Amino acid sequence: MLAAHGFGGLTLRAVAAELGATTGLLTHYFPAKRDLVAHALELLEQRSASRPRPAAGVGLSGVRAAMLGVLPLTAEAIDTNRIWVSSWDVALADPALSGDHARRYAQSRDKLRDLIAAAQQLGELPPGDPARIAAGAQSFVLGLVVQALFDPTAFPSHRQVELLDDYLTALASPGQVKEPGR
Amino acid sequence: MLAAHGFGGLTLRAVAAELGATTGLLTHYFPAKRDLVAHALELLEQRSASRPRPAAGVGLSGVRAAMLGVLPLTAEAIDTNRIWVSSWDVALADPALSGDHARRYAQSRDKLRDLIAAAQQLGELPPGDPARIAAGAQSFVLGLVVQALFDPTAFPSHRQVELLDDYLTALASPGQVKEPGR
DNA sequence: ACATAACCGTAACGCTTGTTATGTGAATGG
DNA sequence: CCATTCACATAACAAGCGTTACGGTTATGT
Repeated sequence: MLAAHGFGGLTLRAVAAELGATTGLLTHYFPAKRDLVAHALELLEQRSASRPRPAAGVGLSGVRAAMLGVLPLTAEAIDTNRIWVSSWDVALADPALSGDHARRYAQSRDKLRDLIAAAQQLGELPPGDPARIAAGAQSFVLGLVVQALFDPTAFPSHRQVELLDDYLTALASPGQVKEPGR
Repeated sequence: MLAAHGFGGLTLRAVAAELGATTGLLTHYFPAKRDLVAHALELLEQRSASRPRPAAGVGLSGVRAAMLGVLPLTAEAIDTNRIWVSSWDVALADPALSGDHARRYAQSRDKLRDLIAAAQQLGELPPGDPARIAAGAQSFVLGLVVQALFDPTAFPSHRQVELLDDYLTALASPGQVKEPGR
């Protein structure tokens, strides 16, 4: 329901109806709607975190698995990502929620950074600041999610995987480390 | 005002007040709110398109300029991107608006594709399907926008440019063209 | 067992929303 | 020069919103 109507069309009554309760229950646990939204995001976060990781592995394949785990490749992942993208509207309008999101993505980058560092030690990725590489990789995945959600025809599952592998291939090939021409 | 409250907090009266008119004017020109929103997005699109391009240039620097033009590097670009990201919520909930977005991003990819193809002919980029490379590049930029909006501290202007140059450097270095190990 | 608090449904409140109806002055055109 | 349409303000409308008040039930502690 959140996946279909987004956070913009979220009402207390709709939430209450969906879980077979009333607005009285909601206001009892959440003083205001903002708190309900914040809770929904936390819930979504931990649901995303406990997604069935597709055999993580180590090294570059671990990085690949982590990035694959984000993409909207399944119906469930599509719903989750729709809710996630939808939340950016309400989050941008509320500094507190915005800060939560910043923290979440920073944490996600850190996990990716560790995986990248591990891949570097295995020699599967060229040297370079792993945090910086992680920031780039997460940008890529996030943007791919957005495009895939809006244009599922142009970005079917195999295309998304294809593009991800393109990216990883480019990452793995050692480019010159120094400043490119401006 | 849209930049601050997003599309979720958009009301006819607020729009009317902002341009010194009343709801009567709005309903006269737009049968329903959906049409007002659609018009706002078209307006934003052509405003983004006619942004002062920073000396486009040809080849790889043209690609770089096009991608730089999207990033939230200035206060104005931050506002524009906030509105843009905010629109994703209402767009995902409305198939018609969703289709408009898909078309917009497809068009943007096409422009990028042409620039990339030109860079390839100059030998500044290795061969490979330019449309595919463009899809990857736009994913990267889009995701970088999102992260920069939520965490401006971690993604100041110079960091964004840095990351973009990292990406372009990786693009420019010829990786093996064939399938990477899965 | 009894007082107290937690739990939660019911219903109302005030407000804002998108939309519609109506009025009025300006423009238009035959 | 008058009839008609256009452009827009004003105002009202019903619906839906988040929030609050209150009542009854259930649990909890003493």
